[in-house]
Amino acid sequence: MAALPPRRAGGGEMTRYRPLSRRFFARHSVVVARALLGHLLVHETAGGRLVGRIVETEAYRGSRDPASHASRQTPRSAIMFGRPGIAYVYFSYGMHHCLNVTTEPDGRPGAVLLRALEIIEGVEGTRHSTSPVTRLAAGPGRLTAAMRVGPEHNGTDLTALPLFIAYGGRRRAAIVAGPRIGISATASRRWRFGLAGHPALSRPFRRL
DNA sequence: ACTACGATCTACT
DNA sequence: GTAGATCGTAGTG
Repeated sequence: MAALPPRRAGGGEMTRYRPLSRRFFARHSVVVARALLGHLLVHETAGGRLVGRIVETEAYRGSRDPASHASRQTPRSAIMFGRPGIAYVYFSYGMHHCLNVTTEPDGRPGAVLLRALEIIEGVEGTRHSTSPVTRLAAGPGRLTAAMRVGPEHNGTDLTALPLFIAYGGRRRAAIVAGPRIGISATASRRWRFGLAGHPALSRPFRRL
C-alpha cells in the first residue's frame, strides 16, 4: 500500500480557519459590520493561501438607504436581496472591484462592504507595488487586488472554500465609527466602522 | 443607442 | 488639495 500523499495546503487547513456560520450574517447590517471586525478573510488560491484580518467595514441596508445599491432593485443589486453570507462583488470607477458580504435574512436587502484588511498570511503572494506592507489592503480596491478577489467571486458562498470569512479570535481593540466614505447623502448615519488606531485603516476616523 | 456617473486609487501641486 | 484614468450599470430616448 502506497504512503498517503501529504495533505494539500488547501482544504486540509479548514480546521485552522473555521468559517463563520450563515446565521452570523443573517442579522442587521450594522450589527454584522461591527461584529466582522477582527475576523478573517481567507482565500485558498492555486498560488497559496491569503489571509487578512478585517479592520474596516461599512454597512448598507434596506431599500430606503439611498447610498445602497439596493435602494433600487436591479439585476446587479438582486444578490443583496438574497440569502446572507454571499459575496457581492461590483466594479467601481472603471478599474477597481469591491467585495461585500450579504446580510439580513433572505428576502431583505443588505450587505457589508469590506474596506480594509491587515494581511497576516501570504503577503509574498500579494502584489508588492503598495508600500508599506501594512497598507497593502487599506481600501476596498486595494483589498480585492491584494486578496485576488474579482468578478468571478460574485455570488459565491463566503462560508465555504475557496473564499470565506473565518473566526478570528476574541477582538481586543476598541471600535470607532464614522460616516461612510464617498457618500454625500445620509452623512448623519455613522455606518463606517474600524478598529481604533489600526495602521491598515483606509483613512483616519475623525474624533467627535 | 447614448449619456452620466460612481461604496476608488495614484500621482502630482 | 485636486485631476485623471476608465468602464459597467442604469436611466433615458
